[in-house]
Amino acid sequence: MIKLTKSCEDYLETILILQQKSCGSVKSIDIATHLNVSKPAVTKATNELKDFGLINKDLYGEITLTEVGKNLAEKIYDKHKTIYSFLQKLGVSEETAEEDCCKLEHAISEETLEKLKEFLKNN
Amino acid sequence: MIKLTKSCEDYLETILILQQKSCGSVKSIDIATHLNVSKPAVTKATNELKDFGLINKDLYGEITLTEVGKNLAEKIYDKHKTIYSFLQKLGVSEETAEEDCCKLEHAISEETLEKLKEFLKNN
DNA sequence: CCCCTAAGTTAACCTAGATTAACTTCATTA
DNA sequence: TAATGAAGTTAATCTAGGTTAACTTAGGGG
Repeated sequence: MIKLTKSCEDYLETILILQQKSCGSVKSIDIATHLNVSKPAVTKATNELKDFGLINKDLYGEITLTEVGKNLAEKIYDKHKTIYSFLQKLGVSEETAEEDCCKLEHAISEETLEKLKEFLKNN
Repeated sequence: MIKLTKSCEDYLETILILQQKSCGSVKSIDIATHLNVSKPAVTKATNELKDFGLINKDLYGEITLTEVGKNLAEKIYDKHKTIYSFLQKLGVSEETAEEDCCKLEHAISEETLEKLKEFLKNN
C-alpha cells in the first residue's frame, strides 16, 4: 500500500469530495479554495499526485482520480467519516468534530480505526 | 495559553518524563536518545524552549522545567495518558495504543479531550 | 601530566510544504 | 477585434525540523 504524507492525503481527499459535488472533474482553483492554500501549492501537489499515478490532469486543467487514486481517496474519506461519527457519539460539537477529524484522520492507525468501527456498531 | 508546535510538545513532554525518572535534571543526550533524534536537533529545540521561558539550561548542560514549562508539560502528558486509557478501553493493543497516542495527542482539541474523560468516567 | 572520550554546540545543508511575484494562455465581452 | 481577467505554471524565497561534519570543552585513566 502506498504511504502518503498528510498533505497528499488532504489533497486526494479534497479531490474526491469536489468530484462528488461537481459530478465530474475538478479544477485546480477549487482545490486551492477548499484547502485555503495558494495556486502554486496546488500545482506542486497535483504534479506529485500525478507522478504517483493517483490522478490525471488533462490539457484543459481538469483533474480526475485514477482507479488507484479513487480507492485510496475513498479509504481516507471513510476514515474521516468514521472518526466524525465517533466524535459526534461522544458528544463533541459539530464544528470541533469536523476540525479534529481533519487532523486525527492522518494520525490514527488501521487497528484503532477498526476498533472505532466496532464501537460504533455496538453503541 | 502558549501554542507550541508538535515538535516542541514532544520535547517538553520528554523532558518531563525523563525528569520524573531521574528524580531531577535532564541531560541533552538523554532527550536525543529518547526521541531518537540527533544531538544538534536537541540543541536547537531546547534553545527554543528556553527562549519561550519553558525550560532552563545551566552551565553544566542540565535542563530543568520552569514552572510554566512544567504546567504545560503536565498538560500534554495528561492528554497522552487520557488518550492511552481510552484506546485501551477500546481494545487497541498496547503497542499500537502507545504509537497512536504520540500522534493523536498533538491533534486533539480540548473539547474532545474533555469528552474522552467523561467517557472514561462513565464506562 | 597528557590524552582520550563523551557531551554539547556551530555551521552548512536537506526536505516538505508553503508563499509572493511574474509570466502565459485562454475565453469572454465591450 | 482588441482588451481584460481568471486559471495555471514557474521561479525565487521562507520556515520548520531535521541531518552530518567539525569544533570545543570538561573529566577520568594511564
